[in-house]
Amino acid sequence: MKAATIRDVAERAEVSVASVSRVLSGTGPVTEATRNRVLDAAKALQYVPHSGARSLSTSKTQTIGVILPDLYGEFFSELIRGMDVAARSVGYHLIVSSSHDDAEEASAAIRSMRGRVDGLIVLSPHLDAANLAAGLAGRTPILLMNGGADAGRPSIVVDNHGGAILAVEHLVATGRRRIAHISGPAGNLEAEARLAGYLQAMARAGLPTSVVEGEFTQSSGHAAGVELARREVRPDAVFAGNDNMAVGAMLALQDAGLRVPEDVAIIGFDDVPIASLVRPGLTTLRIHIAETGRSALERLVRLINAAGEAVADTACEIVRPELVVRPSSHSATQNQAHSVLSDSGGRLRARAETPSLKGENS
Amino acid sequence: MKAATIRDVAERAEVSVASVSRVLSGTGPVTEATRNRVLDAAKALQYVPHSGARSLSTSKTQTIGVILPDLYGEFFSELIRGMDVAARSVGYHLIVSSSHDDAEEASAAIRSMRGRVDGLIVLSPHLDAANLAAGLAGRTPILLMNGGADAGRPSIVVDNHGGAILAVEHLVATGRRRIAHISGPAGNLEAEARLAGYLQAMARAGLPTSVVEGEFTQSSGHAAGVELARREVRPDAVFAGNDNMAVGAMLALQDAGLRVPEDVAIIGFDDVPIASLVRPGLTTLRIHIAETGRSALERLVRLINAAGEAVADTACEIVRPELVVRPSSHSATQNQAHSVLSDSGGRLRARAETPSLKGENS
DNA sequence: GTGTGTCATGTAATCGGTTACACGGTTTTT
DNA sequence: AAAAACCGTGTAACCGATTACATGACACAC
Repeated sequence: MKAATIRDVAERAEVSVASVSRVLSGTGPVTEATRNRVLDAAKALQYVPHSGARSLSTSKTQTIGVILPDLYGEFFSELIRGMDVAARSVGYHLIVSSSHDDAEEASAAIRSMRGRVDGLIVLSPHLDAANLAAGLAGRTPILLMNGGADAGRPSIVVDNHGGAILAVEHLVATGRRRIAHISGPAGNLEAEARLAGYLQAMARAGLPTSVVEGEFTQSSGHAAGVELARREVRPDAVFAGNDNMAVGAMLALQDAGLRVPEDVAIIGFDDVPIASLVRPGLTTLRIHIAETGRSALERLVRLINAAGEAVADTACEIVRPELVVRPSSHSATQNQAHSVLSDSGGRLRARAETPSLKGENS
Repeated sequence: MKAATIRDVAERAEVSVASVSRVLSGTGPVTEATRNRVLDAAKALQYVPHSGARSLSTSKTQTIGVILPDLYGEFFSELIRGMDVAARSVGYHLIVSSSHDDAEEASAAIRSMRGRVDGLIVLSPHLDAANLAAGLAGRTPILLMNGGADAGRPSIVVDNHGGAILAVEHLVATGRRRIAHISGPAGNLEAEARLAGYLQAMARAGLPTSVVEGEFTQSSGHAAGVELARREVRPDAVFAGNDNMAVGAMLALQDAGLRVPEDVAIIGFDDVPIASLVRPGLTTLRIHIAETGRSALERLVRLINAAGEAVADTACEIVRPELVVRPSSHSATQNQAHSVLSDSGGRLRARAETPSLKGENS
């Protein structure tokens, strides 16, 4: 028993396929009698329209492809979540394709999306990914979120450089001097921008720099933390390239017997959900991740709807991270009077944030 | 300029569309000369095959749909990650559709998948979701992961009932008596099975029960924790229906000045990544989430490939959670001699687990 | 020289929808 | 009463690929 097609329904209802289509998609005029006959027949045959076929004739798939790099973890899942919610609300589906470390794989993934999606969101923090994507996609609208501001093409980038500067300035302002950086992997544009910001801010403050390379994973952060703890001259602050690594480093430093933030302050980047759940709560640079995902998706949909018309939207939207201070960077020993306040403040913050999570959930 | 079709390529190469198709898909015999002409033409026109059209004629989409209740939280993102990795390795794409709380929405989502996917994985922990899914999908292979063992249909379920019993027994064995349960939402099969396991184990141990209803979210766990902390007779242990709520409850109890695990032990369910990152580390019931996702996807692909043939695979695979003891349930005050050992053990465990995360990530 | 087999290639049907256009029947306009 | 407008319905082309089958060329055997 094969699934029923529109022709089966037409036959049973004794009308033409055109009428069936008109009834089912609500386009065009039909009499009440015809409508009922079609509806009955469709129900009897358990007819479900074949979206693939529909896509072919309308050249609309109501689907958006998301090309992700290999990095999993909360950042991407939050982002996807934001996109998914937005997609649902405008009647789109999401097809995700991840684990594209090299340009080769990403290229193949983008190719295979043709005819499957109405638009693409590409997150490939690699150098040539942008051009590559553009070349491959042909006329498919693309929104880039690859970390490198690419003028002339719709994109959304995070101000990683500026965020890193905020981080360093915060640490310097709270009295830290030996500030180490755990960087993301070389070749990753986001990682490089954060590193550059760190270097610039440190230079401006006249402080010596110290960089350990990580890979944006929690375990690489842990390894970096182990190394930093072993050093002769131990840093009194660590700025990690993302929250994942910051958490890994924090655990390593704590395991080594160091107190956070008394002995060493830690600051991350992204503000993923766990940042507020670890103890001490992690100071970080907040990107409203899910919100950014939502906004990206909505923009792409606008791009799709405007296809061909105004090529107006070619701007590079910049997301500016905001510093969120939590106890991991707020030394209690430096000022005993503030100690209790600080700790209590941290607790209160954690409490205050929990309800806000609910808001993001719904 | 519209994107090139196979006919454009054929025209330019001065061959028929059949030959182009044969060259590009590697099926059928072609002379070297033809092959080159086609390849050149395809390159010149930047031709990329239209997967949608291909799907229509081959009736294979190389895509699998995943119907989720909600994308939020680490559980689902881990699951998706596992599925995505497996999908990639067998040449499939993943299309996700989430936030289907009621049967109505889930139904619409499943309908809209027809013609878009070769198979479906349905996670809808609601009562009638299974039948619904089966009815709607027609001939599309479906793998159910809806929490209710549905004989006669391929499915994977977690032994929630058994897991809950393990949790309670562990708490009882470590001297807890006033054990409260924070349940998941009513109507959710997983939540109900966990609750039932709790009730049964408590009854067997001759202990009084106490249940607070949550919603599987961290904030609902927090709220439940606040309520429990306010009680006249405070529980000395809390078994939360999942890790999300356990973490929320833990923060609430700590904010209320209670020590974990000395004053109150906490145990969760799922073993999501953050469970090992909060302090104290959360005792929980481990489901190898990503692994389960991988296995689910692989099984569905087998089902797809065997479609029509042997209807052999109709079994209900059961995943048995395993108890992972971390410091949140291991009271240090009860036995001072074990205190140091316990704490140190927790630390060591945390350290030992970090590298294992890397394995799961890659 | 005819018959037969092999092989590359082309023609056209097909997948399951949508939709432009044609058509015949009412109703309205003048 | 004829013309115009309108409306519901059906026919068939189309979206962009795959592929069964037909065709024609060529080689080899007899």
